[in-house]
Amino acid sequence: MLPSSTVENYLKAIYLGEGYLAEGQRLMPMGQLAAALGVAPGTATTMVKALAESGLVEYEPYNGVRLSAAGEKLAALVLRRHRLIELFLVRVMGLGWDEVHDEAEQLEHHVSDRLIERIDEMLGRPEVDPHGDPIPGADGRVARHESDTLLTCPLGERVTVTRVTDQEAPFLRFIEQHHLMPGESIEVEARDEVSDSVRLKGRGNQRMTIGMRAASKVRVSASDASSRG
Amino acid sequence: MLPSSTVENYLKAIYLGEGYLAEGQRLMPMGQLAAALGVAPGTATTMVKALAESGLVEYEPYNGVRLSAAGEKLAALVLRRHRLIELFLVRVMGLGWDEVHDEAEQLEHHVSDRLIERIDEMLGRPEVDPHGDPIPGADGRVARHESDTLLTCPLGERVTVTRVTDQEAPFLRFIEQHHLMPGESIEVEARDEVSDSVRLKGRGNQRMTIGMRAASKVRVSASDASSRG
DNA sequence: GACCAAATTTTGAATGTCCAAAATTAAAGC
DNA sequence: GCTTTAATTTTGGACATTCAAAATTTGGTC
Ligand SMILES: [Mn+2]
Ligand SMILES: [Mn+2]
Ligand SMILES: [Mn+2]
Ligand SMILES: [Mn+2]
Repeated sequence: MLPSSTVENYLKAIYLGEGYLAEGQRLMPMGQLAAALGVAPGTATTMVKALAESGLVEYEPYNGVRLSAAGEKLAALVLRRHRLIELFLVRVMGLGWDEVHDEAEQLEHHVSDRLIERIDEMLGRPEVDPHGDPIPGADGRVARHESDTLLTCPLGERVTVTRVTDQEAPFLRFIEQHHLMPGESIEVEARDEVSDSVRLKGRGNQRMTIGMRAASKVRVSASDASSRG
Repeated sequence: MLPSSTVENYLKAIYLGEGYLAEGQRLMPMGQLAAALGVAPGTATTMVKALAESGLVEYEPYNGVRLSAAGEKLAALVLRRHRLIELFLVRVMGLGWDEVHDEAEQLEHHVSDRLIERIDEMLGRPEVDPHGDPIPGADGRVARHESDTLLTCPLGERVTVTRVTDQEAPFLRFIEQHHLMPGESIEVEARDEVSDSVRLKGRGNQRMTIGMRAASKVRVSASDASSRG
């Protein structure tokens, strides 16, 4: 029995449920899962019990849910399809990076392995999608490397945007318009808790100030002198 | 309520149910519909009653089913997506014409209008798919022109293959290997009822003999002297 | 230790899709 | 006109997914 779209969406939501890093101890609360999927809490409970039956998750009543090894692999493969499709839509089909997420959300469940392999090949085995999110390999493995956000990176140093962790179209358009897309080199000049804002020096030393909530969604890494001029 | 994949498949099956040409009188028998969709007869009956409820088909118990105007338009749009996707997979993704049907069978239900428009544009508003099947317009209209098959075309005259009306991969591979794909110029030398076979002169005047059943699946039109050298 | 609020689970029910097997109808032959 | 047969519909039930509302559990708070 191959998994339905619904099952794939549940697994993906659990996989993406916050950090979920190293230690396999963290449980995703049912309420958070239900919210992520836009279903009633009771629906999530019923579904998760079924997923536990089929060995895709471990479920601790009143506590939360966690992916099993099998579930994690499946989730990673769905994510792989999602991100390859996004990149394909941007690079080959010429769609905007702000309009590919919804399309990929559907297609991720319906493209064959054959076609995904072809897409992967055509794109040159890419490692990240248009938003900088890493693309899991065909084996389900992901290269997770730590990175700062605009809230945590050092002040006064050039950094390179690596990832934008919010798929909302208006936010993505904002990022694009202000030249904060992955690959751009920028610098955090100052942060101010009181005004809840971060001041940036962007492309062409253009100054801009954004809120901390927005700043937390832009990930960066130290601008290695060797990369870019 | 946008139609489910199931509904779209039912409408498409009825649309494709044999000739279905001009006069809107023909009804598709329920048994044939059930067989086309691979479901039990009772399932088709139940479903068709629901489709009649929503005004997509007209249903005459014990007699059969026919598309309403609304149903026909919807079916044509599904077919449009199907055929554009097939052509896209062949031309852009480099898949074989024998392996795109199944993929399109899924994707036809899940690509957005936006993406289909982009595909149509990228392909230069094509009129036929890789098998020579006409692609309905965005308004649902199809250019239906009459054509012969290898069983009905004149003997001893050059004709051009326009269409292959069987999606089975082995058959398509046979056609490809024998250079009988759409665009090829060939000639029917003889037909023999007793041996149930048709003798052809193909590319490079290569002779071959195929069965009448197979011959009926290859459509041709008179080789206009102006087309091809 | 009783009590409250929030999170979670349970219950009862709906929808869409499907099947197998029984019942019915239509068509054809005699 | 009856009978046989093939096609079709009905019946009863399954499964996946969903919801709203009621019941329960949990983690604090006094
Ligand atoms: Mn999805
Ligand atoms: Mn992405
Ligand atoms: Mn289909
Ligand atoms: Mn085709």
